[in-house]
Amino acid sequence: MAEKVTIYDISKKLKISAATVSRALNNNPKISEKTRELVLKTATEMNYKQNRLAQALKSGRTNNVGVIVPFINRSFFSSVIRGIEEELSPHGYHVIICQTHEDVNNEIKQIDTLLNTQVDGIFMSVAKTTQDTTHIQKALAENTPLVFFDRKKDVKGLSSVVIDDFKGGYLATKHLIEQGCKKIAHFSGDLNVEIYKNRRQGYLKALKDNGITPLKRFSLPVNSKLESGTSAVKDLWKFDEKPDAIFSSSDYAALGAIQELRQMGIKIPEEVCVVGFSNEPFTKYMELPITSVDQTPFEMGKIAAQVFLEQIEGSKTLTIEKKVVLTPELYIRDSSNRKL
Amino acid sequence: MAEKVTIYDISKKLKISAATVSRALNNNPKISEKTRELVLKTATEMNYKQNRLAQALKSGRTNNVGVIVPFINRSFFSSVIRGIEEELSPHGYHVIICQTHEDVNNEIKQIDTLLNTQVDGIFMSVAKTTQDTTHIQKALAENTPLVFFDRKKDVKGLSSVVIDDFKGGYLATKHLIEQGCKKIAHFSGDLNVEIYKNRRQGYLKALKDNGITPLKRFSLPVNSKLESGTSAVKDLWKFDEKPDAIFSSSDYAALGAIQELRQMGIKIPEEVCVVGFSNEPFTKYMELPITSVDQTPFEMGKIAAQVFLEQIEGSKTLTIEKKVVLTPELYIRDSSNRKL
DNA sequence: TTGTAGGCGTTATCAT
DNA sequence: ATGATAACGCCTACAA
Repeated sequence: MAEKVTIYDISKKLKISAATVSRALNNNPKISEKTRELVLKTATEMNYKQNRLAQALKSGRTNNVGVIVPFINRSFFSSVIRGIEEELSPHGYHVIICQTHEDVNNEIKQIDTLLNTQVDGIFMSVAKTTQDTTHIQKALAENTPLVFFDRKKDVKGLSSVVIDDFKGGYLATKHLIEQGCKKIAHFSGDLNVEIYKNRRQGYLKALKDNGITPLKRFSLPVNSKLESGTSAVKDLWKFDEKPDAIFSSSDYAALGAIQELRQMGIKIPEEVCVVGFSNEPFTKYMELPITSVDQTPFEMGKIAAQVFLEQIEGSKTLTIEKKVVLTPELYIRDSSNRKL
Repeated sequence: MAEKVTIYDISKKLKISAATVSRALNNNPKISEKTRELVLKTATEMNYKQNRLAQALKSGRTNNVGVIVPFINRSFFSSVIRGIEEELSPHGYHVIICQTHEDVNNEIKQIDTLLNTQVDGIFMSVAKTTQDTTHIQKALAENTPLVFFDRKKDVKGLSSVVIDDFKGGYLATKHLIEQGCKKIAHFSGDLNVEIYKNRRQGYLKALKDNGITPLKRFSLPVNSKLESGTSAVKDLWKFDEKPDAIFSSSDYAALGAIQELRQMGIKIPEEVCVVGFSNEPFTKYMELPITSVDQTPFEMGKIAAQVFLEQIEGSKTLTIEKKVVLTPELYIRDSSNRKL
């Protein structure tokens, strides 16, 4: 095992003090050009590597950030993380990932251990079950920047980067109306979760703006599973008055719906148009590609990272609370494209 | 901002030495039960949190591990990472992620910064372009356990967890033969990459074992893009003698092939059976679900983590070089299931 | 059982 | 411009 070489080793070899070596290494102006170059040269010669731990202990900055998500292997989250990583890594930050499994208790633990490990910042998408925010306020109390993305909570002093879910819902619904659909059903997620509530609001507004009275029966909750989409369709089609379109807050439920509709011999998009949400990778690969609302996760991650950087580099005294809202993008595909 | 409370604060309050506090906190046996409890109690009262940085500086262990992958938002990699995280987080480790973008130069940098930041271990899937392994040996030189997963290099002293790609190729091909296919084409990836080479070997062996002479023309390289699958099909179908099956080393190329075959009016699986590799999420969602070889990424991550833990906890002197080979699983779906 | 003291590697302050 | 020293917070011989 190669022995670690410290600034003391360099200082001994050069017969100068460790302080001088440190200065040379840190581009401190108070040092002669000659010694600086000498130090730098011998440092590389001796294969010196700065001990970031010691540095961190001294400075209180680790150059690590934490990202807390429900599950890291969801397409959306892993793309956000990628965005964060690619924006931050040039600045020398490392990204630590944590999963909550949609459980607040884990969320609490993760925040605790991240703060404990002295991360310079935290990015998070809250768990669906999260209501209370005292654990989140801890970050604030310790002066650690925390940036929400996608699923946020309103906590004074904390920034967030989200998409305009209302607009997403609006766009999707408006598109369906433009395809000639008049009886548009909506699969909403858990309405206690802000994003799902907003998507639904957008849906309702689009209907209203176009003089369509929403049928209560046409709005029903699903989870992000195929089966919940198929059963929702079964429920809807029990009645005489059938929908001529479905706007689903979940791509998975949308796919389940499509499978069930086909099963029933219903033509898509001729008889029923379907639009999903999230632009999951599979939507574009289907034989009948599914129209979906893209949440620009990669962008979202990059921007969240930028917000963090501003916060870090900006004057510490002034607490910045930045709320970024990205515009979602509708990808129109065959499941709803009647090519009028 | 809440002031950090240290063991000194506790020691002052309790009028005992910091050393005693430290011992109490660390379950050191050399301490009376009374003082231990007292310390523990006041510690929580004062909301004491161990400074892991100081601890790390002292002990040389950070409780961080690094994971290096080409891209973290690939379904396969993010699932492996999830496995690693879930296995390691109960042991108090944090997972730092790094991306190489399939570029060796990034790989070199990442290993450097990870070692520099004193991670306790490194997990990695090498970039496709990686040939030389000197940067990897650095980890060995610094005595930092490094575990390869999926894409490995043969470096003495380093462990790896991979799937049996040969077997994967064999299974897929054998299955096609069992479906009655005799003229089986193969889409291979870059044959300089071990895993693709092995899959192809498995394919060839299965043919041989069943008395089928492989046609050289039937084996052609693709990348992991849809288009490369469609163009490969175009190339194959230029000749009079058409394949009756395709085993693709990439699910994406398999999908491209399927799209092209359908375009040409060829029935799947009746006329041509198709099998992919990786079990990408979309394969099971298709209207014509695609048969594919699953690489058990989640398992792979968990086991890689276990190998690391053994290494860390095992006696330091004995270098363990563990090679784990997981068995891939064939998911038979409609694209190749003739339901004989 | 408890306390003292030194050190992990770095940087910042104060002298020189 | 450079050197000595203390400090970041913790742990661990060694001493008591």
